[in-house]
Amino acid sequence: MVITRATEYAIRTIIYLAKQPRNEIVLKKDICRTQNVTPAFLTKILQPLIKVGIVSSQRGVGGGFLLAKDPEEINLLDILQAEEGELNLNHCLVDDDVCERDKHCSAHEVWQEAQNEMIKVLCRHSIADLVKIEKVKVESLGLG
Amino acid sequence: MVITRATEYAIRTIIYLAKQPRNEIVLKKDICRTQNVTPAFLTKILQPLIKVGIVSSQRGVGGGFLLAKDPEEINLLDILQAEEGELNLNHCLVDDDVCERDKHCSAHEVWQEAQNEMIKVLCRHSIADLVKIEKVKVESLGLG
DNA sequence: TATCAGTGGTTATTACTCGAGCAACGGAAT
DNA sequence: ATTCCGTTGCTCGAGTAATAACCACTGATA
Repeated sequence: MVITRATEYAIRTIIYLAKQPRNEIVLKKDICRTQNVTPAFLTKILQPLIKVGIVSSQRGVGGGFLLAKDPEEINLLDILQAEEGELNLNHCLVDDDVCERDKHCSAHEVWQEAQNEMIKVLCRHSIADLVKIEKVKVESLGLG
Repeated sequence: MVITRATEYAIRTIIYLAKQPRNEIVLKKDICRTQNVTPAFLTKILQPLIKVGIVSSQRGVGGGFLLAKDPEEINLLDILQAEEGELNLNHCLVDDDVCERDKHCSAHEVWQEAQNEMIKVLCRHSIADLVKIEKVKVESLGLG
């Protein structure tokens, strides 16, 4: 299992924020209520997203959270790496010096290739895309 | 980090076995010495491979391990899944009922796509391929 | 301007699970 | 009896998931 709960909640949260009118500040408790996360945990999850500039926050009365970037400019890899750090299939991919077997280990290249393919997919889909897909899904549910 | 040490040692071991003359029985301690694994840990690692029929074993004097399948017929996904169980990027991919959000969760499809791409790569390379690649690597090291 | 309620920010702690490895004993083959 | 592998259970450490206590900022208002 690669994706943690934190990453999953983070993605839900960002999609939720992306659905709000642009520049509208959203309360933490509203995110919690709609996305089924506890406030304490959501606090922890949002901090890395703020650090990398995906979300911005406003303290004090009337404060809350909002997207700091255009949904077109955010992809799933950005969020995953903000929450979990660099994505690495195997420790020998962390950097070229970690594994002294690199020189003759043939599996190394396969891990690298698999990781690259995975990253390509995660980069290909922006949050804006996902919001569109959700709208279509919700509509088709309404019809069915 | 998706790949565990057990999987990595398992792959090393299988490549080692594949390099031996066909049907030659190899002692556990020879595997340990050449692949830098402790006997106790290797014991644990080999059992799942035996269970799924990749490796077979022989007890008693003159016993040991050998490949039960043609190296052409073994790929990295086989080994990985023998050691770690079904590969799943996220818990919502385990089966369609786990995540009650499936119906409207757009990320689900991205995880599925990323996982499929990864699996494709892991299936594409047989142990026989890896052995060939290692030979080439070793030769080029000898020249350098 | 002092203050207070409403907000997010930071840090520490807990419980739990899983990866990694070890060791002791059991069972089969010769 | 000896030489092998097989099974089981254990420990230790790291990482996930979540909680809680306390801190810092903002803005309204007394």
